[in-house]
Amino acid sequence: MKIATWNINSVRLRLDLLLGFLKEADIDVLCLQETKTQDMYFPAGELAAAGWPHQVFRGEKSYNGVAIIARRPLVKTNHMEWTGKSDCRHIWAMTEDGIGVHNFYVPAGGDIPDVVENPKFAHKLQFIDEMTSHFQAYKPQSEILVGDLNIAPLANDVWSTKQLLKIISHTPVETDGLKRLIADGGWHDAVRAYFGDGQKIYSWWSYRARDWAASDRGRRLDHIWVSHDLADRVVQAEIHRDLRSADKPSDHVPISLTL
DNA sequence: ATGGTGGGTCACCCA
Repeated sequence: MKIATWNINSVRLRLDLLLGFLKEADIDVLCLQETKTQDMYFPAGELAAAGWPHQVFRGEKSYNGVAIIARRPLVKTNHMEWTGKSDCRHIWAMTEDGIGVHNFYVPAGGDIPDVVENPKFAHKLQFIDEMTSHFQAYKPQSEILVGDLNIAPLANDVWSTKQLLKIISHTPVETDGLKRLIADGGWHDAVRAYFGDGQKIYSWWSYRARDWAASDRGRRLDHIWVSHDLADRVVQAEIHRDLRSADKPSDHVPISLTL
């Protein structure tokens, strides 16, 4: 099974890019974030016609939105509400092989890394805390967790640890929180483990760079984790960096894991 | 220290 995650930043605007990626990368299960559309406008028919007829999605107008699309049946589905909000930041489905897939879109957290001054940052930290409590209580087995977690936890997940220490996505309270979620939540950071600790890995480059590829000031905000029982089934991981060079790209690229 | 770009919807929100 090849599973991928991608913050697509509008599924309707980038439908052709999405279809091209699914075929080119030969994806079985794709998790999307920031679909930015209500369910009635989700391009279900086009994706089904292309070969991915099994779909679950939760969208809202303008913001957020998550989806799981698959070649093979999704036999169960569910979602949870986090931090008391009904925004569309989580969806879960089980494949016919009995593998559960959690797809998360963690709040970005705004610009000021202070929970008093910035309620968006407080929301983000609370979201991570709730995820940690949840997975501590329900130790994952035969589960995969993917998504745009909006945190780059390790030094080699950012272009400069020093210059990003006070930048939301790489502040110590966030990176400590995400590491704790991995360790205490029962997860294995499969993509980082595949590439090893020594090399930079990014999945996001800002739209605001003059030349994103030349400056290469990226961050690894998107993640694929597996429960420990699946760790030794990992065959390959890929960062689909070429998608950042597409016409009208998302600022995130897909990452994928083959089990 | 600042402002830089992009998406959605319709004057701003969000990333």
